[in-house]
Amino acid sequence: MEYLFHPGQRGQGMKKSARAKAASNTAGLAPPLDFDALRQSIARAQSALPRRLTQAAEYALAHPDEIALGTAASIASAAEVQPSTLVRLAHQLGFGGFSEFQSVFRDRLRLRAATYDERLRRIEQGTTDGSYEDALLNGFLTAARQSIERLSETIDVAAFARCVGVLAKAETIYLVARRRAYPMAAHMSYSFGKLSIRAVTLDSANGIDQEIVTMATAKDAAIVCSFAPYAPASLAQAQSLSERHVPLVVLTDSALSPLAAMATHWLEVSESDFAGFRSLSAGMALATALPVAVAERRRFSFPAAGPAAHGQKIPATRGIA
Amino acid sequence: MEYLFHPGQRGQGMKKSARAKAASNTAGLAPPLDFDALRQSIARAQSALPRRLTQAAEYALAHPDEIALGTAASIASAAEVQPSTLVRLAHQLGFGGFSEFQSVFRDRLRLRAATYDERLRRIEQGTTDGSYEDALLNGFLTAARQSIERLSETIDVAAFARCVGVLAKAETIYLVARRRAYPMAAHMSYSFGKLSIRAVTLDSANGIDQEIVTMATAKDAAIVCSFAPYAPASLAQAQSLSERHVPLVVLTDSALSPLAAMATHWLEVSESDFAGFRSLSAGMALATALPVAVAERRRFSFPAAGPAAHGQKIPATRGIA
DNA sequence: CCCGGGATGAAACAAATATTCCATCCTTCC
DNA sequence: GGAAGGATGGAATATTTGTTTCATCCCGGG
Repeated sequence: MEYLFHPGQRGQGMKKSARAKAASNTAGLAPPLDFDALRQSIARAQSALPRRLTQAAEYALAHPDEIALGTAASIASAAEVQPSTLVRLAHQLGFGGFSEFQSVFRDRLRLRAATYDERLRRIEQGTTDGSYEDALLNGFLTAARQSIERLSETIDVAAFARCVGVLAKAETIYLVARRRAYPMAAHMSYSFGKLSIRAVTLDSANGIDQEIVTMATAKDAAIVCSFAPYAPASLAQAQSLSERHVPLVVLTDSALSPLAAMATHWLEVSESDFAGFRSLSAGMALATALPVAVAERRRFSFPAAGPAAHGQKIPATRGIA
Repeated sequence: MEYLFHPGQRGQGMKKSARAKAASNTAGLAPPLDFDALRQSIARAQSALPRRLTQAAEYALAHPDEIALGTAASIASAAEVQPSTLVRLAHQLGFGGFSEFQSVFRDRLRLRAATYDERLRRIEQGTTDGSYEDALLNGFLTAARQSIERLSETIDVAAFARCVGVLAKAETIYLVARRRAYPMAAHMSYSFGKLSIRAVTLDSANGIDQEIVTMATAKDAAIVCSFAPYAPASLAQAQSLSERHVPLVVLTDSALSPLAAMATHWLEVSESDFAGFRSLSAGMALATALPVAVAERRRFSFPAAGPAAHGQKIPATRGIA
């Protein structure tokens, strides 16, 4: 799980000086918990606020990212006030100090970078006061959501298109995946079959995989799925295929993967985890898209001329299963 | 003008200590200027990097937001390394210190937050003005998102808990799934194995499945995953198991499923589709959660008394793979 | 088996940063 | 117009945070 540790966060034991001051704020009330509450709080206090405090508050609302990432000194300079003014503003709004005030802006940045309905979810999620199973389920669903979200933000469409191009030209597609990644290969194998695309999964229990590998040529291609800790068997087969000049399309979890180095093209799929168990949802989404994309590419661009610009948005390849 | 002052930024006069160290990095080269360059830089250095440095680098690529917003100490703690290791990593990559390294992540966060609204709009509209592959990818990612969303809205936590209860009591868990649902069984099989829970997948190619079914008793349990059009083999096996009074936990797509009728307990997983191809992301999320939940239930509630309310939110069962 | 040499962890140290204090300035009410 | 109260700026101080140092550990070569 992530976001466990928020430095400068409210809720950690207040330091003595902060505690002393917290009681002395004008409102004498609890500080706003999120950005929206803070905005309202400022609007309400607005009229009763001294000149410089108003100036600082206006700057804060106008440049929230600066507050989140800057230091008291840098912000003060940009807002043309003194650092002490920022501290006073924080106290005035009910915070124990500037750092607490700042953490609201940092949380906001975090949540913005994440997504939207995820934010709602995360806020709601703090209140899964129900059963143990409830917490587990929510944890894994959140991990799945985050994974999908991250994939759609980080996926390099051009790289995906290149992978599709490589696979569309292949005579036979070899599928390599073990252990945790295996379901991805299983699903692609099924989809390729449905789409009448020749694909072979290297998962035989009879140890003949190595012999099958030696039948692959540069005219074929392979899809290798592997995540840390990378299954030795997958690495070895990828190595063999690479040495035989078989184009390699790799789906792996980071640029640090040993597979990224030997790949012709590779895609990053980094899954979130809950309680140490990683999601597979993003990988499965990719494993669903890839075969369809290959089938479409073959329909339109192969064996005819290059990457013709065809207007359709919906694949003609129609539903299976 | 804004963003004039970036604390800890490169480009401001280097402090003496930083200058001294900057020359001593292994590469002796200029530090990466943006996140992508940094990622590549890490990938390149990867093989020559010591163990802890690799560990820190992996954490950095996996949790970029944490690096941006955290402190050296908080990050070190989360990545399970020493703060000094982070400084060493920064030096190794050509930065003058941790702060310079961190500023790359902060800049990235700034940019991300800036373009966030635009991207979100694009995703929601589905107006991917780019290539055909872009449209496909977005379609499948949207389908995955919707599936997860729907599952988290409609899932009946009590029913899930009952399923977990049934499976926790089973001596052996039989896994039944074919075709499109097969990856779910494959994944659960893997997880159960990792968790030392006895599970048997009925997917043998040698036609002995039926004989295995006859070995199941009422003390065991089965998980059947099947979606329309329901694979005949799965239906038949579910029927056999049901007749032998083996408790049946069914994961299927609607109340109309023939499997819902014969199930002891069943869960609804209805996936969205794109271009007729249904997602599997929600099902995989459920398939990830189920084995962990069973393992946890066994740890706490079994063979002791019933569904005791235990307070823990985080499973003691720790990460696999 | 012993001996370097690099890697690692822990803690001391240095720099940066937030916070507080106080003298001064403005404002406003008598 | 003068005094009192709060607001302000600037500098001193306290705290946090990043960095360096050094003793120890681990691994590979002789």
